Amino acid sequence: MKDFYLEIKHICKQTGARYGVLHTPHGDVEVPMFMPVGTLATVKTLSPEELIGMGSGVILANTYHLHLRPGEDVLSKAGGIHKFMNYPGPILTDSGGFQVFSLMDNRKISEEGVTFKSHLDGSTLEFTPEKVIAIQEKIGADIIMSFDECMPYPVEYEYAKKSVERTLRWAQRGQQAQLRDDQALFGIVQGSDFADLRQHSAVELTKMNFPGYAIGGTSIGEPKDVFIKMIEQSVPFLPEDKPRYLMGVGSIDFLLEGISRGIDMFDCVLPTRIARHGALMTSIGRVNIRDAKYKEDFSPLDANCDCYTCNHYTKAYLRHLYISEETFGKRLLSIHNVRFLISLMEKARRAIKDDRFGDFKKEVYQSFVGDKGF
RNA sequence: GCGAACGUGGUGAAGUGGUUAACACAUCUGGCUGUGAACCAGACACUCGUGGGUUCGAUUCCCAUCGUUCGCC
Repeated sequence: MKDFYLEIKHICKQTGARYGVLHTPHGDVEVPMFMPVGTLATVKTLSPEELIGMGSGVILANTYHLHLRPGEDVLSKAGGIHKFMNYPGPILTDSGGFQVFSLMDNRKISEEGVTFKSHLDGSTLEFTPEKVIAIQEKIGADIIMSFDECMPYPVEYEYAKKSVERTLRWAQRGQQAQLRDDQALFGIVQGSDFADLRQHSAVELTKMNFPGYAIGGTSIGEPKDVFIKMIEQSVPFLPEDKPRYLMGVGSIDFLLEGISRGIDMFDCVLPTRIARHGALMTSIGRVNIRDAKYKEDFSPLDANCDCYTCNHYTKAYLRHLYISEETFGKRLLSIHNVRFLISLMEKARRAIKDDRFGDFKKEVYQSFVGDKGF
């Protein structure tokens, strides 16, 4: 599809980090980029205006959850997800592959697809690669994802091998089922932490010539060295000129490690979820706003942050709102965390352009106080 | 003044003649990674109003005392 392509503008001379512009039907966005997650067509507590104001590019929504409610026909009748939720920028829908992992107790996998038992009413839902594409075409995002199996970690080699092969067949089936030509369908590399499987997965997907590639099956509880291994086992076998999307990554260290290894896109619920639970990402590391030590701390959350929350409110006030379970507190904390990661990406892009991403990464780590990093 | 009931952690409260005194809330502390998550986990009463007695052993039984509440003059 002609409206969708990655323009790589610079590759950092210190690392493999890439700076570029991703062209989409809903505008151009710079990479590396962090994509906030709005599973049910809303990034929890935040308005589209706020997101755009924070510099957000792509946001995510979820096929499985939107299929359950309100149903893709509603999205279709609304004129697509952009109109439905009033988000003017690019949107990506995840395929439901992550739910194959997260809803493991309520699903069965076969060659044909996955049978879920709805977590809402217990009804049976058949997800096939073809159906998942059809749903995503009705939802109408700019980027859609192949249906895959996100495997748990660790898994037996034999199982991983079977799963990877099946996910490859699903990718092909999904691609063949695609009718619309204005949505970029991404393939997803799997293979757990097995080098040959990751390579095989990446090589075979590349042969199918997708407009973009994702690396899945990471950040599901594996140790950091395994996480890095999974990236390094995948990236070298993906085409240079296509966007690379590392799924489910949102902690500061994982983001930086991903960028330095040539990843362009990341998504994660982490900033929004932990914000609602009172945890904040700051330039000096993690802050748990509920801690008693902030009761009379009238300084901003992060002196180095330019977000609305840090510009207008104190830790003491934010703590008060959190302890009192006020909705406004969850909004202010979400605003901070999302802006923090978007801002981190802006700084990362600057560093890449200046050929000093390696130094930048070190500086970020060094600014963490104690072991309170992410 | 008389009668009755009750006195258990910050709060509301279970409970038993015998190992670590429920539970909830509050408080404190962690965790959360393609959202089944405004969620989950852990900590928190050297002690059951006070004094004495019975008993091998009392928060639990008895007496006294203080306090609270209710009822009656």
